[in-house]
Amino acid sequence: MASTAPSPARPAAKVPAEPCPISPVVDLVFSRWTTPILWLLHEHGRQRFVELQRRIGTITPKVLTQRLRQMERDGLVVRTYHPEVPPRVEYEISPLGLSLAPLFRTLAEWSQTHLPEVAAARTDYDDRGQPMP
Amino acid sequence: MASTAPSPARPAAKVPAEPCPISPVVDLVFSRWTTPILWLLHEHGRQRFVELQRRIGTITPKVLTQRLRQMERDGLVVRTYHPEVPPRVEYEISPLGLSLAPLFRTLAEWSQTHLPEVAAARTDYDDRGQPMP
DNA sequence: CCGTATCCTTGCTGATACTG
DNA sequence: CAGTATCAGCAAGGATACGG
Repeated sequence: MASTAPSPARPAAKVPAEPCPISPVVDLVFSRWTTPILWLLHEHGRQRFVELQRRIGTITPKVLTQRLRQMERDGLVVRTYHPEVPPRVEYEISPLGLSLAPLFRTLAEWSQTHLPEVAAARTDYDDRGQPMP
Repeated sequence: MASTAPSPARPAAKVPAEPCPISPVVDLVFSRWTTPILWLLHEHGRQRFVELQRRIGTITPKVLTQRLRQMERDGLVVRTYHPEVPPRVEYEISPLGLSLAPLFRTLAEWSQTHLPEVAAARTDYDDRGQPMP
């Protein structure tokens, strides 16, 4: 990885060999804002830049552009430019992006099943005080 | 999330409602260093602080401590302190952390299947030049 | 409407040193 | 050994403002 092209995904912090075989996918799919964007595109279908911005609610146009560009380059979304006045640009999920659906479903299922355990573990940990010197 | 306790996982950037139902899990499982740590604990079993540090290779003790503390609080790993001289501390995956295994497997499968498409999409995008004004 | 340009702040990182 | 403390450096993210 880290070819000659402008690939600002994340420098991976120069991991030596491959301590974790899923790191590439994690950087690809779970970078900041990618899951909300993919989710919204999946829920509401093809939509415009401002719709995405408004639905996410807390993202700035700069960052949204960055993320969408990267996701377009990675083949997860498709950008369509309509040369009109005013200009119109629409984004939609690509087939490749759609292939992540089962993964997201697994994630949602785990969430449903085990997130309460996480909450319990947290209160448990907090009640127990310092973890030992 | 973001309760009263010291849980600086990520402030989630104050997302309004719930633009993406899997965001909590993403913050939990795919924060920086968590997947390498979980992977190493899964591969090599229970091990000590320095072993983890050496195997990851590029992490400082400070950050490793931060990450391990948070994962312990979230119930993903278990920390065992042996009061000896020299002191010995061992970390291992908890059952909750182990319940992530199928998720990781799904991730690895997707990686195997679709990562080449990502690479292709990237070269394609880079060859095609500017994305249109 | 769809972005880009500019600044600013945050948080990770890195190096070093120091306890128990 | 297993951390904690401190400080400097950098890059990503956020806020604001402006242009095509």
